[in-house]
Amino acid sequence: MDTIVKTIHVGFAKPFGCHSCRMNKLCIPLALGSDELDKLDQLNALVQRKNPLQPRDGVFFSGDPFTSIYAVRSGSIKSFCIDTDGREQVTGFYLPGEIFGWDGLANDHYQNTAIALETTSVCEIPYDQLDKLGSAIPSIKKYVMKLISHELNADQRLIALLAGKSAHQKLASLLLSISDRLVVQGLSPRRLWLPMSRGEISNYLGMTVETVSRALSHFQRNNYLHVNKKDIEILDKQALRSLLISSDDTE
Amino acid sequence: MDTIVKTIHVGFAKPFGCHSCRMNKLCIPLALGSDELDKLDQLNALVQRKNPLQPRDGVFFSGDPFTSIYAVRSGSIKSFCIDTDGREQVTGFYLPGEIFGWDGLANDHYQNTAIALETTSVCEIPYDQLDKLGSAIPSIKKYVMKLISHELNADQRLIALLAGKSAHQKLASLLLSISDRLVVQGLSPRRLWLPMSRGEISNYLGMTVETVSRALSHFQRNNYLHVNKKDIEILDKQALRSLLISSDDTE
DNA sequence: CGGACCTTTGAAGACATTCAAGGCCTGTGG
DNA sequence: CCACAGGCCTTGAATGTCTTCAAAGGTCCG
Repeated sequence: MDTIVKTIHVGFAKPFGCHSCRMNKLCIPLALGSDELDKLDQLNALVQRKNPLQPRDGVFFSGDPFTSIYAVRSGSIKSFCIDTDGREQVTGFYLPGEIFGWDGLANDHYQNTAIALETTSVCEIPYDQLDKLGSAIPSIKKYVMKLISHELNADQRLIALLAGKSAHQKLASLLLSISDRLVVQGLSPRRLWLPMSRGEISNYLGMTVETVSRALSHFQRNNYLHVNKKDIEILDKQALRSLLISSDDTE
Repeated sequence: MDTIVKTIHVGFAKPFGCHSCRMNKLCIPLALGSDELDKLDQLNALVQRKNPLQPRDGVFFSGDPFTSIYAVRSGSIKSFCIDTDGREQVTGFYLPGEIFGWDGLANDHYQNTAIALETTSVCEIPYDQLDKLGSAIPSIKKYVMKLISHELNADQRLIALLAGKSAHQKLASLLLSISDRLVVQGLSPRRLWLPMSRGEISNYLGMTVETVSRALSHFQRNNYLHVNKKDIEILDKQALRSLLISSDDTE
């Protein structure tokens, strides 16, 4: 049987620094037999484009029944949960092509809340239908498993970052991660626009707003970056990278 | 069709403080039609008991091809990965009844290394067979998805802990988590024996050995705990809990 | 223009780390 | 059996990083 490679436009990439775990295509690559191609069209039919979201609009809220996963088409999403003590904890930023919403699978209710950081459009992919389709098409099933598992790996990378790295290292890691993810979108890895506030960055990285601000200033003084509010230009990517591989944090 | 609830002895619980996400049974509960019961026997047949592991023995190593997930029968397992800078990062501790090894799913290779902390026996569950069985029995498939998703939620709880909590809070959280997980095993929630070293605890929680030691001493001085090396007795669980819900960290 | 919010910067302070030393336990070899 | 070496754990003191507190500048939007 001859196989045909077809792609559909549900993007995919990983939140946070997933050099090893991210698939390097924006679309879902599937090797399908001809008998499966019609099934694939069903998958395309699954994907529901939603109305554009305004900044601070929610996609789903903590406690909502789990129905779907979502893919960012344009804009950006942040997901966060409320801690035992009522504190908000940002758990992820999602850029175009990335998928979020898996956290609801465990309890049939979303644990996180997902909101738009800017004007954003997302695709909704109803999980029960995706699941059904996965049963019919093994390659889709396998792909879904990989998507979840990638999220797992991304979380573990974040854990390693939070547990073992300094403020400078954390911030450098986030910037490099975003840079890499822009490349996946076909954009420049040097110029980036941060859709999230300093406060959201600091929360995500387990530090304070002031420390984030100071770290950015520090990087700018050392000509690692050019910072203009949310516009960042990476001037010396190698310097940022070297922060991560050694504990050498010298000026 | 009448359904029969049957359980098999692959334990299950969550690493780390999963009050909300952990199923409160040690076994896999499945509601099955009579036609599915024979399939269930196949699942039982899947589970391969392995020879006991000695302390420091590995179950799998980072880079090994992903073949199976594992359940702890007795003893305990730690999993860790090597960071970009060569630093070891502990990503989880697994007690009897808990399942580990999902991280290999994404890349068909394990990202973490899993080793025994003490004399330990584990069950091996070949993933391809589990997957096949999941295709035949929807309830098993659903359960597998939930297992992975639970791991995801557990990681996110750890992220919140690492990002937002003080040393005392982190340690209290770990102790309470272990206590809760002992209850699942039918053991006392007050007396616990830590299978891991202070160094492994500190690495997991993103702090230094000295800080862990000082925090334990502090808890003992305040009669929250009685500490005797790896033997811990929880004297005032409420005090530990209250550390987590407020930032009140007073003597 | 005014106000709210976000960001930056400074200075003081706190918490955790680092450096250092000693104690305890275990296993090994004399 | 005792001595000794090597881990692991604890404790103290000094240092440092990050936080907290405080204030001012900037931007956006009514």
